[in-house]
Amino acid sequence: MGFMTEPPTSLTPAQLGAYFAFTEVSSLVRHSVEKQLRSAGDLSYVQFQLLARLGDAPDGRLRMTDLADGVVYSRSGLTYQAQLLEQRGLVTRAPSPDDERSTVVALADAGRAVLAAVFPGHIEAVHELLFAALSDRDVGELARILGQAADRLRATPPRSAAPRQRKTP
Amino acid sequence: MGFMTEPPTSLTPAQLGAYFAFTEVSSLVRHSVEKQLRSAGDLSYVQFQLLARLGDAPDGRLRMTDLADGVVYSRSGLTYQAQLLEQRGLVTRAPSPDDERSTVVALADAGRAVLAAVFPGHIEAVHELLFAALSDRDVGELARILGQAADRLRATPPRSAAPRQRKTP
DNA sequence: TATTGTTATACTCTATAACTATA
DNA sequence: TATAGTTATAGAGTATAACAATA
Repeated sequence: MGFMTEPPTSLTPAQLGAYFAFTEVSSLVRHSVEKQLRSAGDLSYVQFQLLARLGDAPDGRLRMTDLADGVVYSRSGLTYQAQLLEQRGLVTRAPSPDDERSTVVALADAGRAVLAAVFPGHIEAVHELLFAALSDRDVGELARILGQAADRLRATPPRSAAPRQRKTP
Repeated sequence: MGFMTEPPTSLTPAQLGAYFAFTEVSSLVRHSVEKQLRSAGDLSYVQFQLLARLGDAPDGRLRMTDLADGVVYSRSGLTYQAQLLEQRGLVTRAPSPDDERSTVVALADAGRAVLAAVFPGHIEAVHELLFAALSDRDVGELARILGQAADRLRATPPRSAAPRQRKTP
């Protein structure tokens, strides 16, 4: 171990093991969850995340930019997904009264219904794929450890939402 | 906690916390690593995984089917990626002497070179995104816990490589 | 001038099904 | 007949850049 924070040129065996297990689990969880969401509610994973985020928000409403955070990495990508969700009647979009530049996305009743239809299977899949093999104590440890990593990622923006490019005249 | 393995209808708070942290970290790590691989070696994440898998294999050779495992979820997807890698000269493909139906993919020197070019930045990114916030002890715990989950996923195939469909005449 | 969001466009990737060839 | 891989094709998703409108 170095004693400061110079970029390391290799990973320790434990780090390698953790990284491999992490990628293996996350890729399988992601793939299985995507299939479940598609079959239970005809949702892509991104669409599910957007709906879930709205479901957590007060009044089920968020500005486009706030909705995007951490889910989608380009503005046009969000517009695209929001259009799909709106066409299906799962969300509504309306200009914000506060700031006329903003669009406020609101979870519609049909959107809540789809979330409700999809949740049980989602939870079951996550339990089966991630938690079935873990003791309660290990789940707590996992939450604590990954929480630390997540906190740091949030504090040290590796730029989730890429800032707008300057013109290249 | 139920005392058997009936499918649960909800997650405990600790499980929810672990799941959210897990998805948050894995999505950010994935996105950042993809950008790094693209800029350092013009590789997609899937292509990197395929090359890395070949790099780990004895003689740097694998049958298509073995190469696919856990990385790609359709045969045609693997053929597509293998073609791209072959066009760039990073791998070679040849029919297997043992079984003439099989194609053996071999890592070419150029492929090893790209892996070498990409590794340092990859390791640095993983360190920065995942391990910088964790103590050595926590890294060990993470490896142990996720290793358990991975073992179970391997033992309980949620069908990574979907079996071939029957004809619908 | 900076910010919010949309549009146009091109591209990458994936999946399904049909097909070939070998076991 | 079953398995290994390829091909054809179609669709979903993403990113870049140009654009309009508001702050």
